[in-house]
Amino acid sequence: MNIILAHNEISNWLSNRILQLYGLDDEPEVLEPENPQFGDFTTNVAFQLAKKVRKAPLSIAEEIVNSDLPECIKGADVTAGYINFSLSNDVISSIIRNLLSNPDDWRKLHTEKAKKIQVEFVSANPTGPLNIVSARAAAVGSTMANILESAGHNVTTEFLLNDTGNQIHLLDNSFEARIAQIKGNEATIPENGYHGEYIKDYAAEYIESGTHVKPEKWILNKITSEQKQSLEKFRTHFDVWFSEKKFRRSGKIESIIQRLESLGTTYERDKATWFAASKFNSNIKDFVLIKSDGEWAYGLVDIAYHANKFEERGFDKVYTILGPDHYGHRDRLEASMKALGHEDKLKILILQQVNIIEGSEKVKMSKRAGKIITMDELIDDVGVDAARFFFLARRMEAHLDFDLNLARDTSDVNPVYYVQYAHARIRSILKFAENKGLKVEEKINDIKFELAIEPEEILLIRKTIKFPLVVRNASIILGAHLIPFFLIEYSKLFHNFYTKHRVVGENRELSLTRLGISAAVADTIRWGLCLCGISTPNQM
RNA sequence: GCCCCUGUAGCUCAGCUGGAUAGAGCAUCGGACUUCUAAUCCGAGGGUCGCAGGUUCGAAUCCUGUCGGGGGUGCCA
Repeated sequence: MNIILAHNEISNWLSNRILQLYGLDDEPEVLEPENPQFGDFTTNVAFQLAKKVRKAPLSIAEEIVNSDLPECIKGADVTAGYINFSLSNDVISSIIRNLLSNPDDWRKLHTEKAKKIQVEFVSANPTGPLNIVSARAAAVGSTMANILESAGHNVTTEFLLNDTGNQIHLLDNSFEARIAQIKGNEATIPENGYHGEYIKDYAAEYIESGTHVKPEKWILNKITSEQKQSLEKFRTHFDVWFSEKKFRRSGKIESIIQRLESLGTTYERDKATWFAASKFNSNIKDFVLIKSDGEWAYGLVDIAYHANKFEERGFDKVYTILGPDHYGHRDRLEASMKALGHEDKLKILILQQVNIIEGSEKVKMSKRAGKIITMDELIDDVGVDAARFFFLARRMEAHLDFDLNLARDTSDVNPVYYVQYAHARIRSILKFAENKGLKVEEKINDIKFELAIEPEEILLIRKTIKFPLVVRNASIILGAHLIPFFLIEYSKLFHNFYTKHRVVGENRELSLTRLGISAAVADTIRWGLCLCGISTPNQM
C-alpha cells in the first residue's frame, strides 16, 4: 500500500458519491487537516455543495458518508460540516512496512502522467566565478529537478552557456589587457570591462603556462571549467551545457525569424525588426528582434533557443529559472512561445535576488567591478549543507537578505543540523539495538505497529507515511521549500518522541516496533535531505 | 506612468489554488542528562497577518483602493 493510492481512493470515492447523490461532476479536494484530531484526510466539499444543492452543509456531509466507505479507511466522521477520514490501522501498518521493505516503491509517487521536463537554471555568464546569487539558483534548480524526478517525470537539467556576445568581448579585452600589463606593456581595461582581481590571476596563469591556445579561448575554458567545478562541489549537476555560440551558427535563428514573419507577428520600424508582443499580452510592449545594425537581439536568440527545446528536443514542459532583472524578458518570451504555438509549455520562474548584508549595510554586488561573494567562498565559509538548506528554506519569490557574518556565526544553529542530528541519532540507536541482537532490517515482517499507541508514536507514524504527498505537492506548486519545512517539523516530532520514550527497552516486541518507526523516520529524512542535495551523516 | 515580486512574533521566514484555536527556527526567561547521541527535550512570554473597504457560511489567503520595500519597462544580455 502507498499513501498516494489511499489518497486517490478517497478522492475517487468522494467524486462518485457526489455524482450519485447530486449528479455533479465535481472534483472535490481531499486535504490533510492541520490538527490530527480531525483524522488523516478531510474534505470541505459539503460547504461547497451547499449552495448548489440547496441544503445545509451538515446534512450533505451526512448523506455522503451514509454509504459503503472506501476500503482504506476505518471511519468517516462528520464534524461541523467537514468530513474527516481516518486510515485503517491495517493500511497504516502496511504503508510503513512497505516503506521499510521496499524503499524504491515507497519513493514512487504514481504521477498520473510522466512528462519530459527540462529545468534550466544558473546559466550565468562565463565571465567570472559564480556568485552567491547563482548559488541560490543552483540550490533551488537542482532540488526542483530532484523533486520532479521523484514525482515520476523524466528530467533534464541544462545550463545555457552564453559563450558569445558583448560580455564575452569585454572579458576578452579585459583579459588581454591584463596579459599586456603583466608583460609590461601599456594597456587599459575597457570602461565596462572586468576589473576583478581574478582576471589578473588568470592572466598570470596564462602567461606562466606558456600555452599557444588563444587567450579568448583559454579564458572561456578556464572560467567555464571552474564554474563547473564549483557547481559540482555544490552538488549541482547539469546534464547539458548548451553553447549559445554553436546555436547561433545552426541556422535555427534564421528559421525562427522567418516563421515569426510568416505568422504576421513582426514588423519593421526605425530600420529594426520588431516582434508584436502586445498582440499576445496587452501588458507588454513590442520589442526588437533584429537591431537596426542587423545584429540579432538577445530576445530573438532566446526565442529560438526556447523554441528549440520544444521543437527539436521534444520537452513537454520547460522550467527556466531567471533572476529578477528578467521580469520583462519573461513576459516577452512567454508571449513569443504563445505565438509559436507552445502556450503553457514554458514556465519562467523568477528567483528573487540575494542581498548581501555586512553589518547593517547592503553590499552592492557587481561582477564587473569585481565585488562579489563567490560560491566557493560561501561553500568554504558556511558549508554546502548549511548553504543549501538556507537557500531552500524559503519560497523563491521571497527576497533574501544574506548576512554573511551571521551565516558564519550561526552556522551551528542552522536548522539543517537539527534535521541531520535526528538522522544521526536514529542511526546510533539502530546500531545500539543491533549490538543487542535486534536488527530491524531482518525483522520487518515481525513488527507489530499496532503496539504503537503513545501519542508521540502515532504522530510520527502519520507524518512519516504522508511525506510522499509533500513531495508530490512540491512538484505541483514548484515549491522546493516545502521539503525543508517538513523536515524541521518532522525532526522535532522525533526528538520529542525520543526523549519521552525508551526505544530499546525490556519489552522486545515494543522495542522492535519503536525501532521500526525510527528506521522509517531515518529513511524519510534521508530521502528528504537527498532531494535537497544535503548529506545525511550517520554520526555527528 | 505602467507591469511583476514583497509586507505575518524582537529577528529570519512558513502558512496564500479561501476552511476548523495564526506556525517554525533564532533570540529572551525558567526547568530536564546514573540509562539508546543534551547538536536534544519541556514550559513561559511575544501578533489589530502594513492600512482601509469589498466578496463569502468562513479571509493572513480572493477583489478594489492605499502606503512602504525590491525589480522591470521600445534596439544591454
